[in-house]
Amino acid sequence: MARLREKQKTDRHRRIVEAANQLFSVTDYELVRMEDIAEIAEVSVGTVYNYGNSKSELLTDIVASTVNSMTEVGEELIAAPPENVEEAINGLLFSYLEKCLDKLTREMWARAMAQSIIEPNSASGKRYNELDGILLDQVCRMIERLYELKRLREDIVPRDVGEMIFHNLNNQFYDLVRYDDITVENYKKTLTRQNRTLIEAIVRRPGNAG
Amino acid sequence: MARLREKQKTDRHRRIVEAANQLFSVTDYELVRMEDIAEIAEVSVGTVYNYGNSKSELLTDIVASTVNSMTEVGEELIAAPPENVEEAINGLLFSYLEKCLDKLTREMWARAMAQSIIEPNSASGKRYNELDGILLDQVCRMIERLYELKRLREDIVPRDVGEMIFHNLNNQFYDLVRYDDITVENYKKTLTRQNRTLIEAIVRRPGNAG
DNA sequence: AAGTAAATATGAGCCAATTCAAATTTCAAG
DNA sequence: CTTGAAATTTGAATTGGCTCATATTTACTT
Repeated sequence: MARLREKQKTDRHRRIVEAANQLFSVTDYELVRMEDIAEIAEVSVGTVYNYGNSKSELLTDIVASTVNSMTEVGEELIAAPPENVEEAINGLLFSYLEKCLDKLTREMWARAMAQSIIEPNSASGKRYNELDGILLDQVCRMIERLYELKRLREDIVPRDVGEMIFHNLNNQFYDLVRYDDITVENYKKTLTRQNRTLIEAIVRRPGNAG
Repeated sequence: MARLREKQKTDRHRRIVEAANQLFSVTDYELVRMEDIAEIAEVSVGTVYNYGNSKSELLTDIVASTVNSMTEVGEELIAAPPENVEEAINGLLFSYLEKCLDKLTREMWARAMAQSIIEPNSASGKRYNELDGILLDQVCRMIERLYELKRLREDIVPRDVGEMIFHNLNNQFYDLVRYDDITVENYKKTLTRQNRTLIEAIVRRPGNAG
């Protein structure tokens, strides 16, 4: 059997990621030592480095692997968007927010975001940015869908609107992960307010040019 | 004279900041050692820490002190905005871009941004975020000005539009500082494209509801 | 000028991330 | 069952950010 080595490898990797995830979830990033992760994972420090390139990449990998689950609800919404345009768009954005703090702390998000700015070309940096691109794409597809359904003015460019809305979301997200006193609910309200003017302006209606 | 101590203090501080700035400008952040900064500034490592709390704060302080000069042109534009709404808004945003890489490298920006995410409550984190707020405010004031000048539809909320435009700018800025192959010119084109739909939608014109 | 306290500078030492040469384990051929 | 090479693990050593007890300098009083 050519599998023992492979099995151990998978097993060790899983233990390392779980140990790291566990520690990052309950302790400040700075206070988590690679030695602690190694100890809980029952490997040596060197082995931790064999599986993840650095402490920050280890964290970013954990965050990136969580983001995948954030797009599921979105696909359903795009497939059958609510009648009301505002509800359709905000509903999609809210679906992200409702998931984001489930399995990751604000600090974990903040560190991963910071890492992707500092090292955009590292393996995990690229991965994080890819996921960012997937979310952007999903938002754009929602707008395009609404456009195809003739709910929006014809003289707009759906992709541009999508980028604007996503970037605004993203920017507000930086605040959410930075400040403990901002609740997800507050955040939803702010987003709703900010999006309203844009949405009003692009919705197809009798008085408009579209 | 009760001034010798004070003078030395000012002088040392200036030397430290200059040394750091000089090194950060030509060398990767990671490769700049506090010892190097101390040596060039002709003080000991401990003294560097007496004036700036950490390596990252030292950098963020340098970045923050540069941002101040980015708002000057903006004030003139707000005072006398171009006839064309698109030119007025984009012109303001471009004025930031034209200054931003003059005195700071992309990496310095990236590090400062990352730092403000990781430690929003540190002295320099707060300072950076304040400056961010000043730019946001300036963009909003431009939109409000255009609104007052009756150039925009009456049924919009200027502040919300300003936030959206600024956040989009900000988000694109993250890309600019991350990727060396994005030129300021490319960046302007992307911004122009993204803003166009929103601006078209909010400009007051015969066909619109405003 | 001498004495003293407050402010400031110093750098050896601490700590944790990261590396890498040596030790260990796996695996397949003989 | 051996054996040796390849893959993997190990932890001692390296590195650089940062701290803090000590030394030095300044400013003021007598």
